[in-house]
Amino acid sequence: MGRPPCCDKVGVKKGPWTPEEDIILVSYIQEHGPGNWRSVPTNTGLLRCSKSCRLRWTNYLRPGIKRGNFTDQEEKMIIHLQALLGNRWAAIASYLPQRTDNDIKNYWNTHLKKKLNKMQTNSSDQENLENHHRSRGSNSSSSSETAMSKGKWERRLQTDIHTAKQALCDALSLDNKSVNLPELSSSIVTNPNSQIHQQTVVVKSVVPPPQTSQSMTTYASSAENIARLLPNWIKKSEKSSHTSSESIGTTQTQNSVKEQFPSPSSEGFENSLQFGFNNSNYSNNSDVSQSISPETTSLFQDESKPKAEDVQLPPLSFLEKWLLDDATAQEHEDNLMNLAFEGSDGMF
DNA sequence: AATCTCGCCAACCGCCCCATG
DNA sequence: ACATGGGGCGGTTGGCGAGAT
Repeated sequence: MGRPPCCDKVGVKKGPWTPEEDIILVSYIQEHGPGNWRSVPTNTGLLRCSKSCRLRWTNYLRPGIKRGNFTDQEEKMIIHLQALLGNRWAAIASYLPQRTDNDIKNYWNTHLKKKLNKMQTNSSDQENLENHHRSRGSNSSSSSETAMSKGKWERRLQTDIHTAKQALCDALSLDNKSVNLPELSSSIVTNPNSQIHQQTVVVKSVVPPPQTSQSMTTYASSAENIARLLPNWIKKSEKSSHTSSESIGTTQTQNSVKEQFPSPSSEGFENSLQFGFNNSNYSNNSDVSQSISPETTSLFQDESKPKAEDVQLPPLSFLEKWLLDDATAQEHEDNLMNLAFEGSDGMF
């Protein structure tokens, strides 16, 4: 006997969200905070299932979401973290707090996978070529081929291990520069058995947001998310107030609004909104949230992200031990590592 | 100009985990 | 210990826009 759907299929709206729905949802969450999704449709009158509301919030309306092109560093981090964690997008996303797991997943599927495939094809082509030359030159028997392939397999295995290690190292070092990975590096150094609470506290102390002008321009407050939304909604309404119920593509909505309001601060507009977000509305009674600055709070608290960190803790503590134990040995292997990484470096 | 193809991405689906009674 | 339900996660899909023909 399967589980019943999370909500009645009858009368539940599907498809793209309209700005009106977004506003209803956001203002509800503003008032009550995210969570208890099941009650959202009933309390707001939205004809959406609770899951849909949650997804809409976490993937689009949630404060602090960065949209648009991925930077090289983000790309590298994703590749490395994917090598480490596999397709655990939520875990990967927890190291890129401004990106949603859905975004990362999409980016991986549409861009990075192809990129890596291409890379792999190129390298295997080259390998085949080399093998061809070798076999011609040495009149190779099947046994020698087997021996060679075994050696190659071992090398590859070793390379994979090195790659994973290097990925973690790279991720850590990347983070120190500009990406929000401090919780990992800090916890590794100071807190081998880090718990989520401790990690989050570290986040608080290091993350204080955006270091670069770029990240300043991409930081989005919750109000700004709505600010992005509203102008177009208004514009749209002006254009076709009679067709206000039409479902419009939100991607286009946001893009066009972004062009209209390139500055993240759109403060004038925000101020003119009646959606003045009070971050305290997002506060729950957790210690962590109370100790975090408002900006950080708006970014991390009460949402799914921290839980994702929880998920990845075991592998990280394992990896950290691995790293630390092997730190010295690694030095001697760096040359080998570099060889293994030359291929991937060329990609960037 | 019209049609076709492809890529992107928001959203959905179904499974799983975990909290609660 | 078990059943149930809510929420989270990853895979997949469908619609739309852009570029190619």
